[in-house]
Amino acid sequence: MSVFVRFAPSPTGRLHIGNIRAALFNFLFARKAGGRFLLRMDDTDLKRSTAEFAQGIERDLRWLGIVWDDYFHQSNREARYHEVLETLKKTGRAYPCFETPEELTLKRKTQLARGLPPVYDRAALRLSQKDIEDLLAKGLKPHWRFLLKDGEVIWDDLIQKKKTFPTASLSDPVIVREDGVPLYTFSSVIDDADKAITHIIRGEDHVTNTAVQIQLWQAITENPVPAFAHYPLLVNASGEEMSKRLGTLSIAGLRDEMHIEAMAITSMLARLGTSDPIIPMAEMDELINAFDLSKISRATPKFDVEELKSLNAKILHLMPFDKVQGRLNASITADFWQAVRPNISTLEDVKLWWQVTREPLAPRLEDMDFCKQAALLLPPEPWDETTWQVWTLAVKNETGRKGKDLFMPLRLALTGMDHGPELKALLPLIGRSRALKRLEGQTA
RNA sequence: GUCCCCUUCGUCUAGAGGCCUAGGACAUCGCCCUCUCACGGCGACAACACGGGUUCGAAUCCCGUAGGGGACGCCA
Repeated sequence: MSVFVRFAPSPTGRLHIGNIRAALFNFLFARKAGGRFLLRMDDTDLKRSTAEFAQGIERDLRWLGIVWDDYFHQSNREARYHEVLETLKKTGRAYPCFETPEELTLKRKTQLARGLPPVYDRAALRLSQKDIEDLLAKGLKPHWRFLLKDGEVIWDDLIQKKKTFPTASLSDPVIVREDGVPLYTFSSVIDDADKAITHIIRGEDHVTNTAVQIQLWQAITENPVPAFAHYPLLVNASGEEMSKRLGTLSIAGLRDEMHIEAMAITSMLARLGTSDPIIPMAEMDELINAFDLSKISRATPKFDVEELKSLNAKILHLMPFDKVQGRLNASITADFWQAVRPNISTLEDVKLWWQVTREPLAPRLEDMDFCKQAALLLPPEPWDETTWQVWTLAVKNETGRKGKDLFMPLRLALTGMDHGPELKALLPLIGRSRALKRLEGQTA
């Protein structure tokens, strides 16, 4: 059977470092296996879901190079979920409950206080048909729970190996809310079953869900349950959990505010916590080819945004001009890119060097007499890559200076900074008239 | 409180009883290259959480302790 995986975000926010990993792992897994990748919007909760968030998620995925073969919104499938609920009612696997959220919270607190696991006590199961009719007659609306079978749920996890889960420690899950909205566990399994999803790769926060969902799956269809893989969640560099928030680490934020390259994010997230080294990758294909669930460790990896920045710089240092040309100022040439590339950490830094060569700048004159002397020796145009050497040789002969004493005052005067790309490359880009003025201390 | 997962250099990891005086990558440091910074090349530093067992022999197996992450929702 051909591989079919899914990524099912809830459009109640933007994608971030934590949940994009689920998308990436599933995408890489599907591509490696020659299978398909489904994007499903889990938007049954219409109060919290918005079209804007859905569009934002799509945009972030495309930007990262994650493309889908199939797509749908759960909100279009309400009828199907209720159809399945009816089936489960008939088979006795779904039962109505009437406790209020407050009652349930109280029950849990009491259990916890007595050192017991906060598992639903199935009180609703003891309601007689007449009890139920009376409650309904009073105008109460039930929510529906799925009746778990006693025993152990067993599956062979692709990352955690053999898992055994006793259902005794699990509550019968609520599958449909009092207001008729189907809950995640329920709609998700129905969709996975209807679509014949073959592999579910998700964070280990879903392990208990898996135990429940396997039983649900078996109650809904005869088809074999999918294979499961649960990877460890990320923590941040100081060791605190971060999977479910950290707004600054949204994909949009990394892209629009921190100017991180898409391939830096995918290179890092595909490899962090695996036995493959985290190295700059230019193409998604490289990540696809090396991807293997068995390389994912079971320990929680630490995510450090500083590492992401440094990986971003490396990716830029290796990037050929034709790959970035479209994203740069149209006047920027291959020569300019080549000169500046090793000195940038984000693409945004290119602007800085563009300004240094093409826009007025206040020079730093720490040795005015020397600079003026050097200015007189500037060769006539046209200038090229050899001009720097010709000029500095002349300055050296005239003043007797050499090494840093010779070069640093010139760099400061010409660029206003003590570091940057080679002046050999920068000087022709600055041009003679501007260089002359800067050496004389004028803003030019 | 109960249940699940984890614990090897600063970080990500290799390691499934002798191949380990523990290997690699990134970071750090040093040298080389070099007008500077960066890039690149070469090299160095650096770890089996702790305590018991099993065994001729344990990073590897067992038990315990400590620590970290996760789950226990009419969220996803």
